[in-house]
Amino acid sequence: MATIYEVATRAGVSPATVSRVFNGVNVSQEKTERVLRAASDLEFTPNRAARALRAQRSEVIALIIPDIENPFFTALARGVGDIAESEGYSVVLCNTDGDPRKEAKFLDIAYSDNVAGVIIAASGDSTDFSALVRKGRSIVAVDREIIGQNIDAVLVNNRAGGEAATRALVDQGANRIACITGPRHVETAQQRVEGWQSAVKSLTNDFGDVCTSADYLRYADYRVAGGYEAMLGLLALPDPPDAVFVANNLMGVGVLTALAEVGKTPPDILVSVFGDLPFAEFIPTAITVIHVPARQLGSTAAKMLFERIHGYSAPARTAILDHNPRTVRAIAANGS
Amino acid sequence: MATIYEVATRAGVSPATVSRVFNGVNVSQEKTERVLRAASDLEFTPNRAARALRAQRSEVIALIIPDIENPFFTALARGVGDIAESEGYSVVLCNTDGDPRKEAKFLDIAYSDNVAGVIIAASGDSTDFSALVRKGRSIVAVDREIIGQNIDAVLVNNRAGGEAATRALVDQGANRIACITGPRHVETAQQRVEGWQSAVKSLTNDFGDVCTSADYLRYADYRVAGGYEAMLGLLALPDPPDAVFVANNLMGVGVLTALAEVGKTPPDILVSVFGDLPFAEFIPTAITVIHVPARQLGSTAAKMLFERIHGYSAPARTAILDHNPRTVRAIAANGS
DNA sequence: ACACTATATGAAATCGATTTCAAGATCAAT
DNA sequence: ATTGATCTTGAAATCGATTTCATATAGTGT
Repeated sequence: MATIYEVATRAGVSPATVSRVFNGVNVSQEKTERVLRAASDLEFTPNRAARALRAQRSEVIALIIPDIENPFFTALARGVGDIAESEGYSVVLCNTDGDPRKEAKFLDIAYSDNVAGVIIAASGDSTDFSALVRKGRSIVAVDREIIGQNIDAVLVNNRAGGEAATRALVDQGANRIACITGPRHVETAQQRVEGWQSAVKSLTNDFGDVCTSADYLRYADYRVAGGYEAMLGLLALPDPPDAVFVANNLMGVGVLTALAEVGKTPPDILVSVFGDLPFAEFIPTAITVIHVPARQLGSTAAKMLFERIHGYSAPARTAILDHNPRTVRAIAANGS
Repeated sequence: MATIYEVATRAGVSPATVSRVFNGVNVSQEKTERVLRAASDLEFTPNRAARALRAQRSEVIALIIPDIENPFFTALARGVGDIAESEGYSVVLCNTDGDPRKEAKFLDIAYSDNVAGVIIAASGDSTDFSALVRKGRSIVAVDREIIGQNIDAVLVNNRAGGEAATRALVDQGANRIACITGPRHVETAQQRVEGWQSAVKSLTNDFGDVCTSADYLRYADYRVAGGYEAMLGLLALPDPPDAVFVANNLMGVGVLTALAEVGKTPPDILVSVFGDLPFAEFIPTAITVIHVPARQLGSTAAKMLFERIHGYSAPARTAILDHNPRTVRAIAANGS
């Protein structure tokens, strides 16, 4: 309620001096104290709208993600939040549902809201950041790269992860390895497929050719239902696979559900998943999981963003975080 | 980049007229068209900071929750987001970790940021909303009530849900029913306990007395680890329970994990949980789950908030949503 | 003592919208 | 033709901070 003018009057100084006190500029000891007392008496909080307007910058960063219900992105959001908090910034979380229109709308809002920076897991590659860039705003892409716009990125090594996940299946004796990946237009989906392809080609038997048949590669939607449907589709093939590499966590859930329903849980069919399964305590059988450091992805992106906000200027950098394969074993009562 | 002044110049009108066009006030057909063309030529977007400053209100609502990694709250956030989007508002998601200090900080930000309204799942009852209220901001409490401050609330019937969950255990033949609930100072935790107590008292045998012993009621933290520890504690009792009512979803995960580890999964010990288990597809055995309509909780709260924002004024209302008991059965390969 | 720099302060301009106020234009009714 | 009501419009004030600019004061070196 109280404005800087009221504080100034009460402290017997000018508004400019009050502003200086709150922004760490040279003010005499004595007036500083008077201002602080007056401010605390009046419960003064600087109006952020006014500050954002005049300073052309607010202490807010926008985090734009495609799916807030995916634990991967909430973990990422925590990583961002941790760093933002330590910098005294707040985070606006925007959920796009993977819809480029909503994404564009949020970027528009970010622009007209004078946010200090944007961290975005882009849903496509068509998004235009030039307006924000022209305004001098910092942007960091996370999880999904933005090509050709000179934008910092923090990524996981999808290709290597996909290859490691597939190789784990090979090591367990799988011959006919299918792949369920995300939407065609999402680059992470393609990169994980490349990893799978590379591992499959190295199969020493001629099953490698079988795997590369179009039937064995399924594009789905990175969601539970998509993984479920895709798995049922694979099972219905005349020559069903004996293993499947699933390119994200939610589809992993769908796949395991489908397998459980038809009674062909691992190790009847071997499964490896790119990305941590939520609440993996309940996975009834042994599968391979490629651990993705989601929270670290977020904190790294936030750190890079704040470097930019604090003035670091140099051509765009790309940080690639390592995955971390590990096997989840059954702990449930079925004793496997 | 473009301001309202540049648009005005290009269209040959005053800035006031441009503003009127964008706010649906009477402007002649002809000038409206000129303004719209100029605005689109210049890619004009109104500066939200300026608008928030002058109008003392921004098209943003703040959603304050204790744990963004809890699927209950992300579902709730979606519900809020759905409604906000249809109203053309954006949502700032604030994660407090259940820390009242962070909560106060976010409320401060909400205040000084001129947000249109706040939806909050409060972490305690000590929070002070008077400053926001004085400023005429709308507030809706969700999931957790705010007492004595005349604030709208959207709640679930915790007592009835707790009672139904416990009664389900009784119906399955349980005699010695323990309860694991949330933090003492959280009202939902207490209410669910009351439901349990009420159901337990109705036990026709004298085991009812056993249940009400202090040993059988555990206060934990509403998180996975807390449920896990509490369950191990119960199992270590000289007279361990034959059933347990768990007061939230995440602790349900912890409890089932603990049970799986010691090999006493349901129906060795019967379990009922208040709140949907995330990715329940994998729950290896039959348990009772009290379904909580989290998304609907969010959308209802948002609707009530927008009614207030649009001018509805009347004493605070409280909406109580019904739970919905259902049993989750095993679909996993263990064949139970 | 003098010139010169560094520090402290306030008055006023500024950010970009909305909104009040007053005036001009239009139109209907008498 | 006159009055009055309604609709359009622009000039200027306003929201509450930051920032520029000019001035006053203190401090330093010779």
